[in-house]
Amino acid sequence: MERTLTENETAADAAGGVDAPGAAGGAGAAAGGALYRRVAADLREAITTGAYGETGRLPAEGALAERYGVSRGTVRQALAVLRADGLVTSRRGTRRVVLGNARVQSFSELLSFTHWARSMGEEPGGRLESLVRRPADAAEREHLRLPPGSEVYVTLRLRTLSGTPVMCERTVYPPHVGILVAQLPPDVVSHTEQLREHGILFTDADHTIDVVAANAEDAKLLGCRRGAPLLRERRRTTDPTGRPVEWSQDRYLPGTVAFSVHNSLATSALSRHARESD
Amino acid sequence: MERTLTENETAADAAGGVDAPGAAGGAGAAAGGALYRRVAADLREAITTGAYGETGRLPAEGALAERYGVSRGTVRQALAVLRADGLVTSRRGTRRVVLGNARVQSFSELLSFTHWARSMGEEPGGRLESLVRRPADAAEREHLRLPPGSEVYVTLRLRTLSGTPVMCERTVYPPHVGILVAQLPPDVVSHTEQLREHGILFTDADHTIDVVAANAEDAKLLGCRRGAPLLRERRRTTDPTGRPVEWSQDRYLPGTVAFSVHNSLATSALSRHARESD
DNA sequence: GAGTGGTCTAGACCACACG
DNA sequence: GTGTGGTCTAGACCACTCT
Repeated sequence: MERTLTENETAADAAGGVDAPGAAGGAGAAAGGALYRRVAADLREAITTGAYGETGRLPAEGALAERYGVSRGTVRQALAVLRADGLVTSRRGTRRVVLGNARVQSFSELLSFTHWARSMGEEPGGRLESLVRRPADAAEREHLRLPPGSEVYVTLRLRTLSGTPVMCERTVYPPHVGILVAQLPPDVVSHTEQLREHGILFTDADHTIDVVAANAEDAKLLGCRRGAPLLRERRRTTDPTGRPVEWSQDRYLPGTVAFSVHNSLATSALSRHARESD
Repeated sequence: MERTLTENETAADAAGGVDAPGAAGGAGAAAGGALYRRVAADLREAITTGAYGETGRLPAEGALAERYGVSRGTVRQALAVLRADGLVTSRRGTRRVVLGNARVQSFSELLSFTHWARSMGEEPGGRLESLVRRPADAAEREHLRLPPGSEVYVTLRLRTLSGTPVMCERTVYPPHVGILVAQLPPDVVSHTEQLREHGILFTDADHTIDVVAANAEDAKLLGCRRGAPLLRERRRTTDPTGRPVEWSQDRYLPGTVAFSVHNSLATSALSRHARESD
């Protein structure tokens, strides 16, 4: 039973018509990107739609390979994606089992407050409180891998959802990014989007999550008391080259957000630390 | 230039002598597990030791394949592990680049307070405050995938590091696990370890991290004021079958822990949510 | 013993980065 | 243009689960 992958889709999950792998061997990709991504997208939809039940078993790899008209290796590549997302299990000897309806966010929704807000149907807002250029301190040089004597651009922004303040964001940019940020109009909603259009790409990020007490500035901006608890997310983002492009610290009012992570024996991107490594 | 993988190692990172893939084709594994894991472990050490510099480039896949006497596919499998850990980049057209010294924790260190404490050289402590068996409420049945009318076992434990209280842990177990927990001596340090010896395996986990205010019970146990902020981690863990084995809620005193996550365009296990999904 | 996923090999072509 | 990683194929054997 051959199955044709459906057309269309937003972006990374795109799918293009597939009839046969064409002249074999080749990339096979035509419209929607890699073949395995289209297979993964199709399976993801089938799973979240409940086609295999809440805790059902998937067809065998061989069966899927035949259904989609691809090799077993390609099917495995597709399934690896779903497994990393925590959607299915995988163990030797038995069919894969549906784990849950993991709602995974795209990378850009994670990095961009604006994308995130819009994906929830909320109206994102932002006000630039300050932007300064100054010499980087030791910690900043460390995080951004800058040589001694480097300067950085530092922004402070208040972020709102539908008008309500929820987070304040302090971001340190290396010179080659900061110079672009400094040229943006002060009322730009999404810095991330603008930077992307200027060729600054975000591909990897390290996040650290903990609790801190609001300082005087936080309190003033967010409208809470000094010393009130805030959920803090610190993040270092790098471009495809591995060069740091951002070192940011976000402080959320309690009750406005929660962070979710999935991991498994095979894939563990999460860790727990004792003290502040600042 | 052929390179022999070094012997031994703790467990999952183990390495065994390799001369040639033996009769080819086969699993090739003899002592330390899969071939690609041994290659990954060797490369991991080389990288964290600084053999390629802080931001250096790795040899090409083909070169590594020759060095280790394996196929390119196996090398790629090894590199995929390192990439998921955030240790190296990977983009078409150029060599991989060292990203950072990501200190990744093993899965068990993440799930077990005891393992975690010991890996830091601290002395873990635990006191069982209560253990009750009662009918599961709707939320608990949902998380543990239990049918109506099921019972659950609920534990409350205070956790200490070197004698200092840092966290209180409320765990809900499904019947088949709870019945084992109930039989453990009240002074057992690690429930996780004991359960593993009884054949209960942990392979997948979903974590949600946010901030909550201490209730009366938290305050009494942790020695803080009522309403004081706590870092909360909720976690649903499943076994290889996909069956939930634990639904836990840990509340940490501020300043005692931080959680770190790595993600990338290719691998995103992290997400950010608006409200409590409880 | 049959079925299924895990691992490994060998070869191929393509897309992209960089000189 | 050359080198590099990304994708795909085809075939093989092994380890494990389950009946």
